[in-house]
Amino acid sequence: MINVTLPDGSKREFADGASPLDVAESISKSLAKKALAARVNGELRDLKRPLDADCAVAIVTDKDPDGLELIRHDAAHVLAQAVQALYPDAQVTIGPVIDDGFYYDFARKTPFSTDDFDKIEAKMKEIVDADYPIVREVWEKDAAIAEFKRIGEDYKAQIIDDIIPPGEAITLYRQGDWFDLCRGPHLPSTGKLPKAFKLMKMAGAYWRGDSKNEMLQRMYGTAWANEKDLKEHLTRLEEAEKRDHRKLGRQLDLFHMQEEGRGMVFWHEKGLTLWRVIEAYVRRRLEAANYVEVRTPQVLDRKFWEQSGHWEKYRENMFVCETEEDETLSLKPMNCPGHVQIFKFGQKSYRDLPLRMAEFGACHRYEPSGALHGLMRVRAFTQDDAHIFCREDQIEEETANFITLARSIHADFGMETDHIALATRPEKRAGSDEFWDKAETQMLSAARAAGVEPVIAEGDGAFYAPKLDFVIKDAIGRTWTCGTIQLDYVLPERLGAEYIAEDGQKHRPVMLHRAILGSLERFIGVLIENYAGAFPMWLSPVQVVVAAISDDAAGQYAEDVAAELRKAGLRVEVDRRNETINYKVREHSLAKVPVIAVVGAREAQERKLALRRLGSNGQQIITLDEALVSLAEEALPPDVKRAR
RNA sequence: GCCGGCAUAGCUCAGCUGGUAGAGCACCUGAUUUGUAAUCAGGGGGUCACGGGUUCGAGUCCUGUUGCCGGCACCA
Repeated sequence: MINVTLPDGSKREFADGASPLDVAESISKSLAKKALAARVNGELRDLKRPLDADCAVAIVTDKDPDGLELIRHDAAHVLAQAVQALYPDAQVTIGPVIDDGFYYDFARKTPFSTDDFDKIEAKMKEIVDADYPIVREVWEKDAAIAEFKRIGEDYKAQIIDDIIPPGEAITLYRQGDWFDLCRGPHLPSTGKLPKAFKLMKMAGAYWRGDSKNEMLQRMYGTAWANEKDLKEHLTRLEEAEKRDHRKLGRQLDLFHMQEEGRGMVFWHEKGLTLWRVIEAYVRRRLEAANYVEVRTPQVLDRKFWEQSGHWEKYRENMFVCETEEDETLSLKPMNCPGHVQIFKFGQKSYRDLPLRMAEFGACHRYEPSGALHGLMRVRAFTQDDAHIFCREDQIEEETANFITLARSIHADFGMETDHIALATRPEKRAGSDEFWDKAETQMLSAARAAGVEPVIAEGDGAFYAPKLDFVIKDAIGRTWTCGTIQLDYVLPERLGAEYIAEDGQKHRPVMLHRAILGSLERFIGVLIENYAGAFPMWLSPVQVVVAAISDDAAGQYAEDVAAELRKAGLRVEVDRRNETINYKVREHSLAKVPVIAVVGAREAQERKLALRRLGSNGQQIITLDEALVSLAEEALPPDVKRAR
């Protein structure tokens, strides 16, 4: 007999060999029908896999996050089965679950096209209708390799060979005449897979994520518990597309890019206004946090980059030019070496530390063409860079303070950090294990001191030290690093930075590289998508449009109002065009101007404004004097507002 | 950089199996002077990304290049 404890704490007895399905059936027929898998002592297992001892059992249905993951995982298997049924020359490789869906990588000479999707989806539905039982089988490693080789699945054979320790058994899952290597668990049969799936896109992907390997064809799909969830997801994607910063950048006349300057941005007046507001805000915050601001040369001699080590490692990513006098120069790809030169100028004492040196530094990197992406990844960008020169015992406090500052700034922009990643020692690295142990511990405890629990990004650190990255999501869920802090012992050494300590001797400072926005470009890109272009008042390039109902009756008054508002510090435009007020309201609403001040004969008469807020269709009639005070207050940057 | 897709007016897009370009918006001109999301009429505007080829004839077919889009790899 097996004693089973259910999630509500009740216990039931079952005969030996009973499975979670029997447990579900004993509870109710409908639960058994809805059951997809089970958690046995916390471990996710197949519904029909017999229980081996007394245990706790929780039935998993499609209401569970676990259930959804099973659905997606099975959808990947059904996809692979369908593809191989239709295209026997395609080999299977891997097919994991991802956010909102799954993908499967196939190896096949002929490219797949999205035109094949209808056919494949239809086949998938056939497989669901056929309701093949999904059966778990345990195989010897060598037998499994032989079997996959026999049927021509070289990639699978290689996976088993590489990842399974010798002698260990593996599991295969069989559905109909098709089977795949899989840890499981799976649904009890293909009929349990809801038909709420859809193939989304084709893409190339390197075998095992290594660009030295051949490229496979990746098919992305999405899968949900029901048709309604699928539809909602597709609607969400459509909505997200409207927030795309590249689209809004054009619509709102913020910036543009063109062929002759790949990865370079032409900032239009409105975009630059946004830029300057952001820059001014960050500058105030840095000043308040005791940073000093500097500016270093844009182009420097090759020798300088050789000394810093960049020439050797990143030559192919640098913009290099030659002069008539046979000098080789490079546009700076980063600001750090320049800052070290300022640090080295004259003598520094321990009393000068920590020295926080900031620069809105324009950097150029020749990024691989395929990496370019709107404002998010460009070749010319401006970092809100700073380097903190400090003693080793100041690292933790400086890091913690930085995290607090960065979080406060992100919060002022209404940005939600997806997570903070602690990137740890990479395979190729400088420094001893003791160094890395210490450095990683320092970063971690600094993060915790600032009230943050970082997500560990194994092996993602720079070669010289670990780093903490602030990761933010864009409209469609892609993640971007906005903000970082990196520990560096190497550059001060290479470039010979030193200070005089209390003992009168020369010592090497530690350098903390840090950025809060990352780059102005990327940050603005993320900002546009976060707000869908409808910026809060303080960021909005145009804060108020004064729209005259008729030029004869209120044109001059509109100009007067605008002049007053500008005097109060607001960014204002006047619209006296010979158009209906409906037309003007529509146009400025589409331009996402936060406040439209409508003025007609009545307002001109009474020195009033009819204010209309973006997103509401009511109006608020107030006197010009009241408006001057309240709008000016409303337009204050958050830090200035707090200081009042 | 790699795999796949796409490229027509300022923008969004139509243009079937090849027969020498079209709409809406925007722009310009005129009329209208307007009360909270599109006033009416008229007009101008395109080497169909660029180069080569097939053809009597190419926006349409083939090919090369460039750029963009979606991923992968990269991101000091």
